[in-house]
Amino acid sequence: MLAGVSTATVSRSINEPEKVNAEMRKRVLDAAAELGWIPNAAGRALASNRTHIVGAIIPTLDAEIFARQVSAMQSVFTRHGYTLFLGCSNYDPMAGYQQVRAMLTRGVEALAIVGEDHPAELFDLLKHHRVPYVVTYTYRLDSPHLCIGVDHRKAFRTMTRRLLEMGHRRFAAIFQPTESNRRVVDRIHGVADELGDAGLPLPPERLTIGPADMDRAARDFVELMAGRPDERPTAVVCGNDLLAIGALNGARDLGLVAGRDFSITGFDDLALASRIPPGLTTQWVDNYRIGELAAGKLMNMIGKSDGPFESAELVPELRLRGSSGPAPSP
Amino acid sequence: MLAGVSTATVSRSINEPEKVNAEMRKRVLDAAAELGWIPNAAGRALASNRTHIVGAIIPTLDAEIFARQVSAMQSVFTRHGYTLFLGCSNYDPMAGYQQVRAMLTRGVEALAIVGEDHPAELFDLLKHHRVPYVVTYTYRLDSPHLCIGVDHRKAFRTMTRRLLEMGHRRFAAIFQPTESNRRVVDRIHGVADELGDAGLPLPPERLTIGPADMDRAARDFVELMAGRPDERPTAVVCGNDLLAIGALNGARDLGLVAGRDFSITGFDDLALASRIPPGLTTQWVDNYRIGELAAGKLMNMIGKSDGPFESAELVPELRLRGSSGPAPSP
DNA sequence: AACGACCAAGTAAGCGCTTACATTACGGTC
DNA sequence: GACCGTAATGTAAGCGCTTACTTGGTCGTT
Repeated sequence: MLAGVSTATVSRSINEPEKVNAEMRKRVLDAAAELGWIPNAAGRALASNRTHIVGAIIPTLDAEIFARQVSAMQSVFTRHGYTLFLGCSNYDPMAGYQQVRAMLTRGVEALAIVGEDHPAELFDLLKHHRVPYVVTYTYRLDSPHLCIGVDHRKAFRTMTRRLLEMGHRRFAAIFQPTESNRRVVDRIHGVADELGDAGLPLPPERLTIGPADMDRAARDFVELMAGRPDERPTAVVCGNDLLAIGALNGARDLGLVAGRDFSITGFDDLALASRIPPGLTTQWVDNYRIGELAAGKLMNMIGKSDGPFESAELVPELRLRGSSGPAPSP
Repeated sequence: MLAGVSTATVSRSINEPEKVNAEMRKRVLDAAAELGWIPNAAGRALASNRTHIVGAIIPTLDAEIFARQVSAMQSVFTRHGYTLFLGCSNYDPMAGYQQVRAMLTRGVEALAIVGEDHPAELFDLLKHHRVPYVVTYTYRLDSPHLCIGVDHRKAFRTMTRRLLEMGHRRFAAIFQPTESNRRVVDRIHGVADELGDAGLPLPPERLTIGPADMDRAARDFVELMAGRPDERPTAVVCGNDLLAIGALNGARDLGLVAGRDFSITGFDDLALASRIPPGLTTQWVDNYRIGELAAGKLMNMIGKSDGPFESAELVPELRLRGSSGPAPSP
């Protein structure tokens, strides 16, 4: 080496600076800078059996909720000297599995994955390779995994209850696809359960499921609202804000005013939700916090195979806005 | 090994299947599956001097335009057997530099980076380590880098010209911060240049710059529109859709109708742009294509140090909607 | 002055792969 | 049947680090 030292000293200067003479260390660092030398992570990983990589698997980057979780994790990991490896499953269970394999190949030391709806082999793989992981965004009491997230069923029960308390009796719902997305299933169950407890049905023709796309929500809304005013739904629960905003567009075309003629609710509290008139009633989830908690937990889990590590439930914040109001009198 | 073969054969079964007996190969793969063995990328990287990793650096995940580029790149890279390493600079030049260092440590074979506004050392580092890279989103003829993106100056000249053609003479502009973001500077210059060519000024008090946040845009809009109707601006060019939508909210509070009382334009064509009444005039950039082109180019560049490799200019698509119209008669 | 404790730096093995080269087996050619 | 070409597999070195162990120098103690 240019500094005339052994490789061991170089290694120590970087990894255990306290074990090396300050002046020596400076010489090494200067030489490294002069040569433009950058350590090779592969060599390091091989020798130390530590990669300082952690993985995260999310459905898609096109959703601000997941992007926020990723941002949060990245900042925590960076602070701990870890690098984030990101994979998107695009809601395809096999893609998720392949991503996990790829991550194991890369030697991730821990992994965060959105949701529980993944093939059992995926989790088996993680267990077999002793990679600690957490499931994010979802929280279920009887989940076999360590969860950091929201009880979606409960959240939608709460929302439905509020609408019931406002006097609504005829409900409809507009939801996104349920495949490989138990959260959506849970949300629908939440609505149905709460209505059931109130002795009200949610007839199949009042529940539409389709692409999470504003135009489709608008069309479905128009269809749901066909019929005599004293028979059509007065409350429409949507699977997320995007659908609710789409439905509001449909309402505009119909000349119906949200909050007066009918009530509508979303989920997520996107930036728009509060800005679109008359303001969308929705639930906000602190996804940044989820990311922070998940990353923090993973950092704790690395190395310490014991535990116990506990799931964390985040309760969404109900944000009542103009789009919901008392049921119109008949 | 369980299959009773040498490590060389295992390696060949995976990397050069044609060089190995089909039956042998099957035995190896079966044994690997049974043992739950997964190759170790660090060992492979060290031995072969190939990591099959490429990096991408974007300002933030919170913007759908970058998220889209990343999605596209990821799908191209995956198809080629490469893995994407993502870094976010949060518009902080030094963070970007650190990310690049981290990526070199990880052995990225190529790198995509959004924009040119990065410290010279960053690009020096890449050159010194012979890592091919492309700059995305931005395109400038006299850029020293390989660019795949948009000429932002030209785009905003075009937009401004359309407004001039519609008869507008009093302009205002609402923009996001210009620090470490030459694209914004270019956009502002585009507006100013075109107005200059038409003999019109863009006085400093008619140009507001601040956080890219809807509420602030709304406030700025209200302020810009203070004054007598025959003196206030009739056309407001916004730095992006978010600001334009914010400004539209401000207009609503003022009782002004976009497209009739004034014209307003954005940039990006976010999902909302077409859905918010009366529809936002804006420019759409095919960011997915940018990602695909960038990734494709990088895949070509790896290994082939020669070239020549050419920049690619993507021309945004002007989307005229209800928010712009002829200048109101005085 | 001799000894041991201690700190700083060097030595060398080995992490899990790839790959150049060596070996073996087999079939075709004259 | 001796020879050679070819295909399939094995052998072993070495990629750039980390780390247990070794060495050597410096003090403080008796």
